[in-house]
Amino acid sequence: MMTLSEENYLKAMYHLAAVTDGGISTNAIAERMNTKASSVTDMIKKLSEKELVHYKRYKGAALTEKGKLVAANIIRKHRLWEVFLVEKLNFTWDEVHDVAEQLEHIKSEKLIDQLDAFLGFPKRDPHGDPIPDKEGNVSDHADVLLITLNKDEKGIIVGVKDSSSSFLKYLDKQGIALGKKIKVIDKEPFDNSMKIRIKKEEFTISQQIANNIYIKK
Amino acid sequence: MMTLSEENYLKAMYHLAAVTDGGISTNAIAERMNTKASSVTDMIKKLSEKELVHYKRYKGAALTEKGKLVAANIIRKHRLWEVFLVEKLNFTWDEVHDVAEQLEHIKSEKLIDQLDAFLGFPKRDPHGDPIPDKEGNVSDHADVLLITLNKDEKGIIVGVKDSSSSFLKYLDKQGIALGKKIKVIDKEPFDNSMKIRIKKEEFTISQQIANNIYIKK
DNA sequence: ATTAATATTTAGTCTAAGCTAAAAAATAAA
DNA sequence: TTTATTTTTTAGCTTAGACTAAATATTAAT
Repeated sequence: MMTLSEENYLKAMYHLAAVTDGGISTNAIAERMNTKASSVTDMIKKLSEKELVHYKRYKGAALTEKGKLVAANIIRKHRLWEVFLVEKLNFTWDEVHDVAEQLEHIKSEKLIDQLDAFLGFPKRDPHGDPIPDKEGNVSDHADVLLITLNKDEKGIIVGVKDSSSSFLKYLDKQGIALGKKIKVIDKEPFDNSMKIRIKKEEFTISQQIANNIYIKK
Repeated sequence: MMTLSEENYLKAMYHLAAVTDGGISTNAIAERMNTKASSVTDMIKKLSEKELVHYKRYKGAALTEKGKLVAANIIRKHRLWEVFLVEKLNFTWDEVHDVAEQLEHIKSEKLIDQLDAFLGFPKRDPHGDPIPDKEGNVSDHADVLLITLNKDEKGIIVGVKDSSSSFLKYLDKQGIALGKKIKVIDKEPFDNSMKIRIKKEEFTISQQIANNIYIKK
């Protein structure tokens, strides 16, 4: 059986692996988890014993297939719970993270299977992130960041990259939500800001914003 | 903030207090929690520091008002989750305990408020146990055990005292469920078994069984 | 009222998971 | 290719929570 802490390390490594090539550095993990490199080394050794990560000292770590599967399942649970919180318990998309962070560690196969069914086998969480299946397969974003669209291109908002509370609240305020149609009216090369249209309303967003919104063309 | 272990001790003490007069003994807690008396002593000291229990060495422990409130809220969460599992996720009443045991420790006021509302503010869990309100008030069983009914008396099944999986499965098999009308056809003084009728069907149950079913007359 | 039995507490270990500070390896700079 | 810098690891401490064995209270029995 897996401890809370072990699960959190696996999850962190899974996320880091997606944006890293080669081994995942001790420091990167430490930073993501707000812990110290020495603690990371300890844990990685432990996970390595359990064959959840590959590890050679000084060479960084990588998840084994087994480790990936475990991590994907934690993320699966996290995202299913997020859907539950938003769809059934009236949470807003900026409120769900902390609670899901706790719920993801509940151990019960039946629970998660039934939850999945109860929610109608959702494919994405409230931020547009794909929900892995039980085997750990993820139908990942073939989507594109808003910032990459050119003048006059159109698309549908399908996800966010940053899901911090402040960013999500900003989006709510602007009426930017998943599923909405969006059109790029103009791009400003100087600061990479762009003027967009959603539902007849036009307004300008900064590069920061456009860089954190996924679009399906 | 309360640790997992602290919460479990408070809960155990709350349940023990209900069936004990005077202080709760170290041994009783140890037995209920499958731990050792020495560990209990340690924890009680810690809880005493936090003013969650009253404690004088060698004299047993008792929950403070604050302690009772915390414990009742954990039980509240446990029972609400049980309702959720049975009503929404198709768990049977003998399957819910272990999962609820985990879910009861999730920390989010909003979560539990919304869950309560989502379930329609249930008053009892699937075993007929009352769900405490947020202030820790419990509308406890003014109900009576089946064993106390006399020949020809009637009532409605409203709860179970033992909620072990094996007992619940037995009840399912016999068609004994909450809400059913029951009539005592006969009592055998020799072994305290009784013949009962539920929905036109008559059968005999042992003292053991009759002693673990709550009836509203 | 002693003694015997039982319950409780203390003292000292153990493990998981964190930390700091120092040592060692890898990488970058001169 | 040395030297300097950065990263990683090791060694040793800390805390929570559990344990065992020994010591001390309390309760029961004679």
